[in-house]
Amino acid sequence: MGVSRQQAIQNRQLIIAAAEKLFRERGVDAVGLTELTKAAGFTQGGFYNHFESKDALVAAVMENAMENGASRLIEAIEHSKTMGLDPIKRQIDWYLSPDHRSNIESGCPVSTFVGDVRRLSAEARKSYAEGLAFNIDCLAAALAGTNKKERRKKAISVLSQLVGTLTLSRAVVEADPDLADEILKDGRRQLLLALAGD
Amino acid sequence: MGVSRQQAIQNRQLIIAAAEKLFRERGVDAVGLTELTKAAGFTQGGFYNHFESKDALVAAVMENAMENGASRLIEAIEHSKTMGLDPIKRQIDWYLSPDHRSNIESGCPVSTFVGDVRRLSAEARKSYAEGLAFNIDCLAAALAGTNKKERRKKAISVLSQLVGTLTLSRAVVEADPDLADEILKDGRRQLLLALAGD
DNA sequence: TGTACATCAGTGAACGCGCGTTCACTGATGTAC
DNA sequence: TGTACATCAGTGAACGCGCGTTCACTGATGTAC
Repeated sequence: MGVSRQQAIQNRQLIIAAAEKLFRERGVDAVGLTELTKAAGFTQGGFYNHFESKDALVAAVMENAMENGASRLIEAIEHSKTMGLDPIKRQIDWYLSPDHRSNIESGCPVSTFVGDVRRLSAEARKSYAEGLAFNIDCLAAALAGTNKKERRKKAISVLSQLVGTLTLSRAVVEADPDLADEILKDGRRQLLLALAGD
Repeated sequence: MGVSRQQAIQNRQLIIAAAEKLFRERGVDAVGLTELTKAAGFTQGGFYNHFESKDALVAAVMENAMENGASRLIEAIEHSKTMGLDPIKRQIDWYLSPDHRSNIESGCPVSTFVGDVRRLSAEARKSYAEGLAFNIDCLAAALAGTNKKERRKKAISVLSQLVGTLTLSRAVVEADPDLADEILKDGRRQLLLALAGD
């Protein structure tokens, strides 16, 4: 009680960060505001000083998650380029790794929220769609080839395969770990083959 | 009040069917037992004559959905074969169609539940994993080529691309219909190209 | 610069509501003789 | 075959609980003079 304006803005971010982590792992509906604000270090009453409703928080979380995801993608591509490596191949290796599969908490939001976003508010859906469009643009720019339209088509199908492979592998990793690993490896192989075949 | 054993078994199936539809569209957590049993034509009190808990219903729904999905896949493949058409190409055309995209109610359960299953009970996850394994076997059997291992790898990567393309397209179809259509078309093109390139 | 007051982030209790689940009851179905 | 009784699917009210949200209050921060 009695907190500077600057601290309040930081606290808002703490709530968003705590919510993002919980929403990713358990889903929006399964996480209550009491638990969520407690995880951020507060009591539930103060929540409405920062957000108009739970829906407004969900929208803020989605926007934040997609923006951070985009930033991380840009950084990864830049990093690969400065090291003289193929950014797409490196992205595939990371995306379809067991590490990324188990990192739901802070992995790529495009995959983590792909099944949820359809049931969220229009505002959250908009943030997701904009984030996805940005991811496609980034991948297209990083792909080899001079034909811009072809690069875009390639970027879309590469991202679709990345998302499909990762989400399928995650879906069965506990019930059938061998199948989950097989999916991850075959998806990776297929993508690298398709990339080499151009 | 006074219902034959046979009728009771049918009623159980009515509850499962109503639940599957609602769970697909809105998610398990967002649908209560009162609404669900009412949709099936009953009051909530009788629910526990059929299921031990909501979790048990979810498991039954997942098992039922995956089994029906498998049956439909087999039928579709058989149908294509008797008509002398490539079953994989036809599957791709149907799977990545706007019709299937909008048919969440009874479309392929592998895609519809891929994002949810991770957060469901171990029993539901098991049904999903078994259903997925069966789908892969079916696709592998329907693929061209004599090398069994290669057919399986191909089946896995084709299914991953189908699921990734459809779920991404569904995720943005309301916020950005043009992007959703683009994803569907590019995924389809890429899959048919990859198939032709073998 | 110092003082008095307004602002507002955060607290914690409370609100109505719908959740999953339980239970006493009903009455046609199914069974025993 | 007909009668008496047991079974159990379905009803509808009720249970405790946690949900999202509201509210009176606190007290350091920020502002006005």
